[in-house]
Amino acid sequence: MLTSVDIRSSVAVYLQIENHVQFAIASGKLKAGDQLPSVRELSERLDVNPNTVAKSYRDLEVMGLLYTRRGMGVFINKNVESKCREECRRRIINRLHEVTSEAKASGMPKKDIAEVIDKSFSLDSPLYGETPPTLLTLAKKKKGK
Amino acid sequence: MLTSVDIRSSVAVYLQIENHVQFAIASGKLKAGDQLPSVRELSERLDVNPNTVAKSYRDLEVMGLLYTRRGMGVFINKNVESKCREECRRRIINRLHEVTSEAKASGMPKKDIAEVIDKSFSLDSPLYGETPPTLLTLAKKKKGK
DNA sequence: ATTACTGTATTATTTCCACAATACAATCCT
DNA sequence: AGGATTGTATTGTGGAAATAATACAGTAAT
Repeated sequence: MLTSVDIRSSVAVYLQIENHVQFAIASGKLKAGDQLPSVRELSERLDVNPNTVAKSYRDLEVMGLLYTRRGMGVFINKNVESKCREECRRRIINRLHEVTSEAKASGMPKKDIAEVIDKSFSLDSPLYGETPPTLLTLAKKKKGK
Repeated sequence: MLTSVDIRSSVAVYLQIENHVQFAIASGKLKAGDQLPSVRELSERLDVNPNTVAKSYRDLEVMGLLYTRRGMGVFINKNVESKCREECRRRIINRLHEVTSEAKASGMPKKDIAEVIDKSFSLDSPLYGETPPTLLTLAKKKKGK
């Protein structure tokens, strides 16, 4: 449910929010019709300016991932899950490739890389805390559920 | 030898330069006593402002990786190779861990990750071009060599 | 109608990064 | 001494991101 944002990160806050929503859709934690937290609510929760959240929502709407209704809120669009999944997968593969190339260039043996992957993959907690898993407790499931 | 810098990258130019130098030291391409390109020369080569290069050099000096002599240039310090190696390794492992956690959270099977690693590791070119391998043709080896 | 929520828009300010143009200081070479 | 190179310092400009404060505009519940 996106309870925090990394101010010190080099990636802009509004982008962190956008990525987070895309990821939540891709992993099925946000589904068509679900309502996102309001601009004001999320901005308070993240201790971030409302304008910043608004910008993220506006961008995501332009991408076609959600729609907004004045006075009502913002909601996830239909048929965007597979699109987000592909996008997320593409980005992850790119980053994996990037890091691996660097690791290789720095002389790190493949074995070491595999070792890190193994350990990371078997861990429960993402160590960092909040790259992907958040924003969800604030989102409301569709309908009366 | 750092012939280019990625303007569009989200990481600041001065940080790209710093990382580049650290990496070059870590991988043994820059050794104690080697002279780095002058502020002006590198700034021209990268088509970047001299102040930007100066900032990088100043930061690296604060880190203890190099020393500067007015009128002479900037030079790599002694006994910094292992320090840079550890630092680079630590950063790479962090990023590997981060990406792997995300991949896992997004439902990507470990097998797919291993596949990407395999492919990336066997490739010759880093695809991206210039994260690590540069800055070196401009650096002068110590002494008369 | 009123109230309380929604998103939207505007303007001003701040911070960081980078650029630009100089000037200054130390060193080396001849 | 003079010239060319080095790094250093200063001041101003500009853009991007985020803040802050405020106002406006729909929707829903009462």
